[in-house]
Amino acid sequence: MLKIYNSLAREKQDFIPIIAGKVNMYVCGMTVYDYCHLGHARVMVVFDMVSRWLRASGYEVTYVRNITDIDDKIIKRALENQETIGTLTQRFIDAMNEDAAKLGVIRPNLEPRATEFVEGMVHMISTLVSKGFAYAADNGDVYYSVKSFDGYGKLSGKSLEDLRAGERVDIDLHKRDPLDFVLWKAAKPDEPSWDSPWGKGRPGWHIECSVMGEHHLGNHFDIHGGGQDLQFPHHENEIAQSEAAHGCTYVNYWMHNGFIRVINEKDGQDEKMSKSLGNFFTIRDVLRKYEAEVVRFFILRAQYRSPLNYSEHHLDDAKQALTRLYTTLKNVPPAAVAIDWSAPYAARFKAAMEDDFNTPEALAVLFDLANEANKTKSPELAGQLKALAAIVGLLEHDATGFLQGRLADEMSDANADTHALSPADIETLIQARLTAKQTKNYAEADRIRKELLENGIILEDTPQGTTWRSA
RNA sequence: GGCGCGAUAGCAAAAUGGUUAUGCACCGGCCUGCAAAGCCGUAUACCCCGGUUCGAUUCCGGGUCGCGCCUCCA
Repeated sequence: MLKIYNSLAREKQDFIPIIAGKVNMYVCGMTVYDYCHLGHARVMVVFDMVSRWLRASGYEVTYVRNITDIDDKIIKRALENQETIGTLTQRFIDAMNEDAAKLGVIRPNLEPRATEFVEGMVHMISTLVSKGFAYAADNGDVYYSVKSFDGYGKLSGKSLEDLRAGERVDIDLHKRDPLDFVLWKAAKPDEPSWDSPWGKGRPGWHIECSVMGEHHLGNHFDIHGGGQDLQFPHHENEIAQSEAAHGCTYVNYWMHNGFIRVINEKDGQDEKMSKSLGNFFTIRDVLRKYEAEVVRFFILRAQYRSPLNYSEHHLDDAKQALTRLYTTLKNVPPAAVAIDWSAPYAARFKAAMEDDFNTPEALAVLFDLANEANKTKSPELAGQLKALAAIVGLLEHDATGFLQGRLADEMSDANADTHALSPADIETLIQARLTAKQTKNYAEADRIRKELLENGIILEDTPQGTTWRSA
């Protein structure tokens, strides 16, 4: 039985879908005005892993991940760049899809864009106004009245009094309550706008997810995910909007992934990677130096709710670990096997995944399996390793290709082959060394091996001949 | 100020009321012409103080430190 840590209940709960055998899942995606950073990579990889596991468990999954293609920052950036909002957002949507593909992220079933659902948003806002949960202010904005919704604060564990006591609530004369949030923003001159009963304007941020979720998954669905920073206010506001509009529970299980953190140069302490702190690394930055699967492995080796510290040292470490797994697949060619969930390793893997997606534990099972496969030289066990890893989107590449660093096109943004030596050059040197070895000219053989090592090539002599890999 | 999360060996990271996590790094051995890879083995932990218990890293209380949310953020 799958258990999921539900942010709403603050505990792990048995996962029971609304419709047997079917899972409807919505994840808050990106606001597309810049390249995705590692934090975005974590959301994409984590929920990709979740959807893969649900499917492997036999569920029919509808996975929706939205794209926010209209908001203040997008408008500002387009203006700065002197380009249209449409070209700006399309450019970064394309970039996001490229990054995601390299990370082994399967496309969600649906990727709705906010601008395609403005009509639905106007409709939901009208419903909220007519039910008394929202009001139009005299400046043309429409606000949600938080105190009209009894459950406000249930997701984030905050009470209205606590929030009012907070130091950072800004005063807005148009709001009846400082905590009220905007559903509809009156258009300023030269801003993109849509018609509405309240005049020309554009939607607030929170309403888009309520509407797109409803449109694709219904008024009540199973799982809603996103980064921890969205728990409040974004997800809290979504609940307020949707439950007030529909009069029923919005989402059963709320999942929030932890942050990527980086060391702050000033004080040496870890802090959240974020756009506002300006301390982020884009996925592209990282892929110039590391294969995407290393990044995926790095993300999955931590439990999704834990903070994850980013550093090159940690990625180097992840690369070594992944190399061990691929080395096993190289040394023990895997047989094509179907997973038998009652087999010992598969059963342990499954138990780990069912415990709130405990990927560190699941990966530990893969290493135990690799050890056993190395020991027994069993293609069957190597096949199990490959099959289980594939469920979390790992070890899906050619082992030799990975080990030789020849997956540049599909795995990284590095400029093709970084080796000074071509595979043909390497092969020639390997043959020269072999000849030297046969004449017991070990000094020459070792010289050649050293020359290769200086070019980042490590040799491995096996009973089947000499193979090489990238250092 | 309010609310919440965390502290595990050199690094990273899980589980667990008593029995090897796992990976990287390290040390010894096997294998190898020597290496590499692989295998075998050793070593290194559970923030501090109390409590519960036959027994706590694991449960409870307090403390210290770190992190996050309360404002746009994955």
